[in-house]
Amino acid sequence: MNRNSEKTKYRILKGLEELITREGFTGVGVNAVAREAGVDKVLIYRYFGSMEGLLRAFADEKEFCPQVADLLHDIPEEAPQYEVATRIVLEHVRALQNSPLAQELACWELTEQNPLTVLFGKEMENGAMKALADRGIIPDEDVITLSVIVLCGLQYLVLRGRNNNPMMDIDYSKPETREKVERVIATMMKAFFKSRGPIK
Amino acid sequence: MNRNSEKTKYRILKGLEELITREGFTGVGVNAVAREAGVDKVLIYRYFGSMEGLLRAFADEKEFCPQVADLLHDIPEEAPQYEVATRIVLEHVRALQNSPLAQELACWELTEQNPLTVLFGKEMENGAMKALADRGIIPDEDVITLSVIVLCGLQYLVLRGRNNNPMMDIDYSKPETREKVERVIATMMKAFFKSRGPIK
DNA sequence: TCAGTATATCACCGACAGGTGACACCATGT
DNA sequence: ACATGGTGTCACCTGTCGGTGATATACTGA
Repeated sequence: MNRNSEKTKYRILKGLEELITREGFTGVGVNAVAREAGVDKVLIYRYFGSMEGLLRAFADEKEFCPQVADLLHDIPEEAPQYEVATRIVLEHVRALQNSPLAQELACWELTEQNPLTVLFGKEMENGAMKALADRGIIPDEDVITLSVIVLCGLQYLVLRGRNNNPMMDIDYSKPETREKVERVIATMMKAFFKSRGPIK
Repeated sequence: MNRNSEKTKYRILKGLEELITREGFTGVGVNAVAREAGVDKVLIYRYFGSMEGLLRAFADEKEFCPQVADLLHDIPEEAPQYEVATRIVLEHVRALQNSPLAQELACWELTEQNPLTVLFGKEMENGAMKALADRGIIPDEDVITLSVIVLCGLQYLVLRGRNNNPMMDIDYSKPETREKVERVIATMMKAFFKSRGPIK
């Protein structure tokens, strides 16, 4: 065919991404990836050793977590912590919502352990914290706990929504619902901070 | 073998449950179920028509959602709403934590649509609301929204924890972590209610 | 030009998947 | 005794899976 190993590797990696995005992780396999990439499957073994190796390579090459910090540029430096925390959570979820690939990986992570899901999980975990650290904020434990719970909750709702399966009519993909949810979370966050002493 | 169709059907259903619980939903298939049940696979087709039919029958027969209402007997009638809401959420999660089958189905639901996952989803959705209705409580929209988000968040943490994959060290299976989480949620719920007017 | 190497193709293997048809068994009622 | 119908067993089909060995094709340097 094209007799260019770099290009072939790229096509394989792209094929994997395409396949996960379109068919979901259950459809991933050596044969399917090779078919999708328009490449003989033996090349997957040659260049990546095995399916595991391919997943590892894919995880290494790809950046799953959005640079949340970039999305917070419009928040003034002196904004109260609860506002920053709220925004980080919401932006994170927004990013997930815009990435079918990330959604699929999040589901995959709940189901199976492999190089890709493990690395994806780690990256997801660190993403939000980095955003905070970049602003010089060291939130206390309770704030982290609450933020993580809310973040996970919204994440779960997004994942459920993929199958038009909204929980209690909370279809996060509908703008008006999202606005309501965001309002509730903002209110709650503020109230939570207030209840723990004067807001800083 | 035992020449008793009812018993055979039961064995097949049990085999399915056993298989999902032990191997996860990715291992489910006609051959695997038949093997697990110690039965010829042709009987699955005879008695349930297809794999889909078997899943449907399984969903119909099984009660996934715990009777949360029963778990609230120790809450006094005059307890404030935020306490009831908090308890319902926590008991719900507790139930999920104690049921590997339910955990697996929750993951399956995020991945695929089939009679079983759809019915499971619906049941899960209604469970918590029924508990509230049984107490004559009609919570307003915002309370529902917040409760669902928190519930989903904890659910997500439980599912992640299955693979020893705690998010931000929030390993919900560790008692001390769970206590902390429950305390944070209780505090938050109370604060949220307070911020919206005098507590009823 | 030609040998050597990197690259790609093809054919094949055993294992297992979902699915079906033919048959053996056994408990009935007649 | 015998036919009937519910029940269980077996063999077999086609397709796909992960994985591998042999071979063809194109590029490269001497």
